[in-house]
Amino acid sequence: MSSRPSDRARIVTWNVNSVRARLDLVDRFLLEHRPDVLCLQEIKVQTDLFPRSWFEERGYRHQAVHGQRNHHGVATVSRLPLTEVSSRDWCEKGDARHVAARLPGGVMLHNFYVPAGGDEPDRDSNPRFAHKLDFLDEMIAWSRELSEPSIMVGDLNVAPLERDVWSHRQLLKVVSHTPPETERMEAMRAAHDWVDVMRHFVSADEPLYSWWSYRSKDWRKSNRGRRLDHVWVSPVLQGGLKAMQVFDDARSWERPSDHAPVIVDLDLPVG
DNA sequence: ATGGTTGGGGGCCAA
Repeated sequence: MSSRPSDRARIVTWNVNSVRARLDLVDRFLLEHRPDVLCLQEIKVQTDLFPRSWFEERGYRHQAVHGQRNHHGVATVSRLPLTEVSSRDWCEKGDARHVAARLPGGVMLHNFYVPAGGDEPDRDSNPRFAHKLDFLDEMIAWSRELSEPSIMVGDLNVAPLERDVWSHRQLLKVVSHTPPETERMEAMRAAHDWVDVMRHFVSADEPLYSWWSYRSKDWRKSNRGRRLDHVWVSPVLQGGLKAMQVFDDARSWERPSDHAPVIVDLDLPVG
């Protein structure tokens, strides 16, 4: 473990698929990688049952939690101060799918969990898919209005590029890689000129995944992955990007999440 | 074409 300058931050996004079921894995991850900020999705716990003191004991005493019973839920826990914590009700569904907080230096950090969209990629017959497309449309409009330096992370449940899935052709009609979804991702990216941080470090020619289904016997051998998790930054932050890693070892830990943590090191503006 | 697995919450649904 090496020390980093004070303006260098390590930010991680990880869909943990239930934070309470995954505390041992989170513990191991925090010890091995020492993120400054950990953005979790699918915490699957209501806000007042989030394990706040557990994270405080490990140094993550700044917390922005937006949870609900059963499903969804996001939480950002940090060793750096978080101010102006807020969340927005996307699509007026009352779902806990977003939480925002301001980092030292003034950058806003947005943590998202976009609807998965169900199985059938048809908005007329599948209300879950319609909800997903509407949610992405709201994010496009939001990105267009965004003026301040921002970091957006989370499980966006879309693999936008051809090499973000194990087979572009075979997944064109599979929810997460259909044209209505991937076109919206590109429209969203263009609306703020977002920098796709993972692809800043790994060429679009190279396969790059962050999720592997539970339903494959040997996920690493078959490697039928998808890049559903993302880190995007405002153009002004691009020069500060230092490193990125999909920590897929965590996918092989005991009782894993089906998503791997995405680790990004970057220099934040000095406040 | 199908089934494969997981977590939450209570006896299936969402992913």
